[in-house]
Amino acid sequence: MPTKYDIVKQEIKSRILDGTFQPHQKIPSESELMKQFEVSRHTVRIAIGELVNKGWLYREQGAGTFCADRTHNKRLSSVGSQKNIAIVTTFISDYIFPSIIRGAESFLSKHGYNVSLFSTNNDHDNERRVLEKILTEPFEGVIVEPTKSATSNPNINYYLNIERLNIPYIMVNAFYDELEPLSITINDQKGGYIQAEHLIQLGHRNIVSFFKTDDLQGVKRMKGFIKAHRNHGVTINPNGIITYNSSEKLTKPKEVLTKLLDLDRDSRPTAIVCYNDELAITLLDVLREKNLRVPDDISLVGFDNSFMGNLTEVKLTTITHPQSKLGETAANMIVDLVKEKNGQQKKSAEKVQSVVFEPSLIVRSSTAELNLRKKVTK
Amino acid sequence: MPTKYDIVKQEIKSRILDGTFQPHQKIPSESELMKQFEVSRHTVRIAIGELVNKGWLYREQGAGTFCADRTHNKRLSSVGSQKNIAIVTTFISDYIFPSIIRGAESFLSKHGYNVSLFSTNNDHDNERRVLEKILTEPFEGVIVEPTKSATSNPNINYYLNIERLNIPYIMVNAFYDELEPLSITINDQKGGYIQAEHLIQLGHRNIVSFFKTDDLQGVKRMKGFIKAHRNHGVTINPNGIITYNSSEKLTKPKEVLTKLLDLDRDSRPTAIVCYNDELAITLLDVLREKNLRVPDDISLVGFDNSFMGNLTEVKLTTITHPQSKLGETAANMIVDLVKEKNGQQKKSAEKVQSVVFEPSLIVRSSTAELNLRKKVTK
DNA sequence: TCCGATTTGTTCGTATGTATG
DNA sequence: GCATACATACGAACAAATCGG
Repeated sequence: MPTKYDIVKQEIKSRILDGTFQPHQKIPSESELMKQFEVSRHTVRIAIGELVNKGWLYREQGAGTFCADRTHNKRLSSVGSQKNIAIVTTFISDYIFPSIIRGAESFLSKHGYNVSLFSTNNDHDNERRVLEKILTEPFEGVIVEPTKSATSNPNINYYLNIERLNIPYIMVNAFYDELEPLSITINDQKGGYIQAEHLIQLGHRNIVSFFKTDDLQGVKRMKGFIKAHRNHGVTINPNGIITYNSSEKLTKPKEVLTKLLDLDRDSRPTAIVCYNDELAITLLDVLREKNLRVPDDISLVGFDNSFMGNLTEVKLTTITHPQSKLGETAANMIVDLVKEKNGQQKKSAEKVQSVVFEPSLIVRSSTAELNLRKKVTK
Repeated sequence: MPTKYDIVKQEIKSRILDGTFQPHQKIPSESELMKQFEVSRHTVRIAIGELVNKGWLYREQGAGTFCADRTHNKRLSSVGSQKNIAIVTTFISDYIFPSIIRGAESFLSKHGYNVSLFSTNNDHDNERRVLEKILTEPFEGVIVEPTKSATSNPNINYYLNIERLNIPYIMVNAFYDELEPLSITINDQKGGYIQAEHLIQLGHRNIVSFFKTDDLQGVKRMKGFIKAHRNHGVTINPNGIITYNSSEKLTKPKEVLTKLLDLDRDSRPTAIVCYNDELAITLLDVLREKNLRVPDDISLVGFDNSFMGNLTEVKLTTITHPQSKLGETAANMIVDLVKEKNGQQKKSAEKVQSVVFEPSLIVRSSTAELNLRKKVTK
């Protein structure tokens, strides 16, 4: 003899199979079903519960119970419950990346996902190997920090393949323009603008800037730097913009700065805009060698609000970066996308969309008003 | 906030994973569990129901509820030739851990393995959750940095279960003594010895030391510190050894040092031994506040040769730590063990065995000979 | 084989909490 | 702010299966 909840279950299943309930359509509420089948709420809940467990329905508290979309769930059933998310970053151990990863890992762990880590060392060949690996293994979602995002990418096809396999992915920090992916970035142009504006407002007119331009962040920060000068009617020092790439980051900026500081007092820069705090700390070494005091002799602005900027004797003026918050946001977004793909999410009422964090200035002690006295002292 | 049935569910799952409930063994009856957890039968049934759904238990009406035998299932799902290695560390984003992880990730990627990351935040509850996850998913090998390695570990059973499932694992930085696992460590006692000896040879007699003693590394470094004093016939300042644990690391050492520096000139320490560079940098802040010059007024020795020690205006004297090399060695070892398990062993001539890295001193500019002039100057 | 104690299975009622629209 | 809908939790009763004596 069939049980009451079995009858309810079968009836609901029938209505799904005969098309009465279309995917993502709301089915009658529990109290409605109580009346229809003349059973208790508990019985209805058991019936629905089993159907949810088998993937026929999904529930949303406060909203209702909905028919799941079972069109392409073969992968899911064959793999079982492997909840793997891949995180691809350029670097693993450097700078603010550990914080970003931690934010994502923390969130994903809490939600029962495994986190697999890959790093490209900002190299396209490595990126390709990583993407091949991801395409081969059963990942449910991917968080990518693009490799050399400012240059054209030879691996675009791999990303298109990921899309074709219906694997959700999002890009953080930057993105490949051709793909127009969901992304989580910060407003780098505005950040660069704020850096420059801060120094301009402090009276500096001869500002030298260093931007790493193999990634989009540097290109945009540079754009902001230029715009700030233009908007404030300040002409940019012709040698005021130095660009470098990842492989040169330990050498070129130091060398160039050393040369610039050897110039005579009048043409020597009075302030430095750095692509990030990491570079600022590196350049601080040069300033110490030259016996220049920060900020009395020269001002210095970093970017990213890295913990590094607080370790030194000079606390860096810098621009905010969400760091672990960014990782967490990315994790949250990818989990939503995975749910949506598996038909466990509402329609498109709240469509997942890209996030842009707005940067702001943190003034510490590496910047000061332009000291005109300097010309007098000696 | 966890629900009651979630608590019951987790607890039952834990007892399965830690071996309390063996396959096909009867678990306590519903009414028994009601008493144990002080919840209604309804709640117990929900908890058990979900575990039955996921295949952890099976019920037999009239007989009881039994632990399912997952060994066959596990093998089946892992046949899919997924090469997953789990890395469990205490922290992900702090200090030298990113470097260790990078070293391991780099090697494992090259050899076609996926790397899944877990962090325990040096908390046993988190460690348990991570180990449960690892036991649930198909991992071929595990690299673990033990959580609170100096204290007795409540999760030993999980490690024994990992052994029972024939999953190779190795411990890095420290290990639980009871398990006698394969491990990759550094000779922390010798490191502590070298730290102290260096200062003693520079003439310091009043040395204060700070050790984080919830991990074995701190305990061993402290042991070396004491031994160095004994071997050189130097008596240890009665208040010369300060211990703290992970949760106090940002507060206690700073507070204690501040007090010690307020002592009169004669009883004030002339040198500081730090558990690691991270602490040294923290304490450097205190010294700056007190307007003490390093190394002229006070010497400072760190440990681990972290990049942090090179960022500041005072370059730290410190002890070497292999960092990414350690991660790489661990990765290499786990790959060998996995191969061995899968019978792809080359020769048994080269048996895999534990590695101990020998530390050495790096003298930079944070230590100097005891300055006797101090008493004269004022 | 039957009995009775135990254990899980089904069903109802009630109450309160929390998210959604 | 309010009604609606799902989520969690307690209690009670009876049915059906199992198992030892």
